[in-house]
Amino acid sequence: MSPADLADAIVAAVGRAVADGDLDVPVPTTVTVERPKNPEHGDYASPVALQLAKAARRPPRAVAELLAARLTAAEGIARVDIAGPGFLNITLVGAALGEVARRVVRAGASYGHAEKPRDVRINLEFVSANPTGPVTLASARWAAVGDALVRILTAAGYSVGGEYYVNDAGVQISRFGASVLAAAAGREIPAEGYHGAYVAEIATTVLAERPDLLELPGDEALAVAAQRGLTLMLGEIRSTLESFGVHFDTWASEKALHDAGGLERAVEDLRAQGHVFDADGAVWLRTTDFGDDKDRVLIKSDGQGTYFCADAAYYRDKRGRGFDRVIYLLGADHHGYIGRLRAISACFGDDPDVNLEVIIGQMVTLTRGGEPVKMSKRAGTFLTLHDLVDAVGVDAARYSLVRQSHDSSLELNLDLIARQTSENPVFYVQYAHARISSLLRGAEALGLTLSPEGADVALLTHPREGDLLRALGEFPRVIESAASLRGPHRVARYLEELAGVYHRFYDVCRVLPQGDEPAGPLTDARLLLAAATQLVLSNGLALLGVSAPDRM
RNA sequence: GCCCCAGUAGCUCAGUGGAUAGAGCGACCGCCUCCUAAGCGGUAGGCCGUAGGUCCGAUUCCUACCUGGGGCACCA
Repeated sequence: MSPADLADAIVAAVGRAVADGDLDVPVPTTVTVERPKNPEHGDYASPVALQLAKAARRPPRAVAELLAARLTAAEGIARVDIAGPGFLNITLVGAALGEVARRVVRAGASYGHAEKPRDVRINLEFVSANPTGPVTLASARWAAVGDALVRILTAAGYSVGGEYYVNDAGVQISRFGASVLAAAAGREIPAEGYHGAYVAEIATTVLAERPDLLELPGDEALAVAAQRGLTLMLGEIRSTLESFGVHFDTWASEKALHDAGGLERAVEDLRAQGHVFDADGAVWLRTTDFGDDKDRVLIKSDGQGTYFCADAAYYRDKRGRGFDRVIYLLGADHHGYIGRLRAISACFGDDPDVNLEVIIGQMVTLTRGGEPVKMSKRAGTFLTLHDLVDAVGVDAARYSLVRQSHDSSLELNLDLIARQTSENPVFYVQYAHARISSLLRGAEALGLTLSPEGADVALLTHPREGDLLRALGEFPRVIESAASLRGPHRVARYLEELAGVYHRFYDVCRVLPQGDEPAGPLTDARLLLAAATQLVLSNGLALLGVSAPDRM
């Protein structure tokens, strides 16, 4: 019996109490089922009686009595105690709890995932770093978080498209081109340009491709430097992200949006919606009608579309591709975008609360030797994603970037990262998985085969076995909450807990027979439990894009 | 000035209104003739920033304030 099954049973008990005329409340569609910290509080607990007491105009304990009597009769429930102000403390019959292990193994890689798809198409845009330099550490966080979110939302039943917006038009690209050209010519990089060592490398490659670069007319040389430099840089970004295990379904080009007339069409649409006005020679969008602090310029007085205009066109483009909900994962330095993005959504006639969502993630800071490290892309003083992966590997990098809530700023200690010791919790989780793999190899060597159907799960009565079964039963709810709250770190924290529960089980519950002992029914049951744990660890790590090693 | 995020153990951080607030790391004491000790057990360590409020119940929700970080362009 899973927590969800139990919640259904409680709802049914409320329904019967109401039908019997003992309780006068609206029957809730869902109720809270908790896993108590204190083992004396049963396998599961519910404060439902406390929550219904007010509506029922009865003391909580009286409501609890009514429900307990009906719940006790439900299949799989051994005992229901009323405790404290009116908590229902529920103890399952051993077999009902043990069934979780069988259920996990039967479901395999799909355990924890939503059983039916949801009819919502989500577009999640993340990273979208300017292609004027390598992927920085700040972007690396959004790469890890965004990619995990795509996987988690998908597991939760949504149809999700991950997207990277390439800002390949505009002033920054010109500056980048000028920097590349200057480096190629051996001139000093302009003050407004990009100063990282990578610019020289790009310049060398461009020069090798186009030995005539420096002989070209100024404008043409600049265009070639910008275009080729951008292509090379973007290629590097893509391969870095790819090797980081981060996948994008769509690479959207701002330039392509411009070239296809997307901006003009967006302005037309907005004008048709009645939110566009002309002033001071520029074309404006009246975003203040929808809560923005000030109206925004769409077309500058020089005839150029603004970046804001491109944003509007891009939003329109995403919606036009059939996405119901357009999510932006942005760094805190883009917090000011929320108002204008909501206004854009509203100006197109959408509901910003339904069709749009902006997730703001806090910054990444670095410390080295206890001192904060300043990073600037233009100055070329930053740690890249590539550097980080070189130092600690993909697994540790992804895990450390994703295990913290995006709401709090992330402090990475470079000394610690460089050390690559087991101080990272990812090893703790991976080790539990490897340990189980080893155990299962041992079982195989003894000629034991896993029998999900034959195992007698009622034998799993040890307290540590109960802990493990309840932890396994949580996984679907963890995915659900990680998806709905957009918090991939919840999966990581859960895996750490599950690994801990397994290690404690393993410490006191012998699985394989010792010496000449024969394997018994308990061996089968525990092997099933171990295999179920391995599956959940593996499924969970997969959601984070972290490998589940069979050996360490 | 206005807006957003954070403030919880020595450090880094979990905790979507529930019972005695947790984890990792760090400190100290133990546990491998036995399925992986990258593990386990134990000890120490907390006015959950402050003050009010709502509630049967607040670390969680509301208000004000304090501290730290970020943001408020016809820039990209």
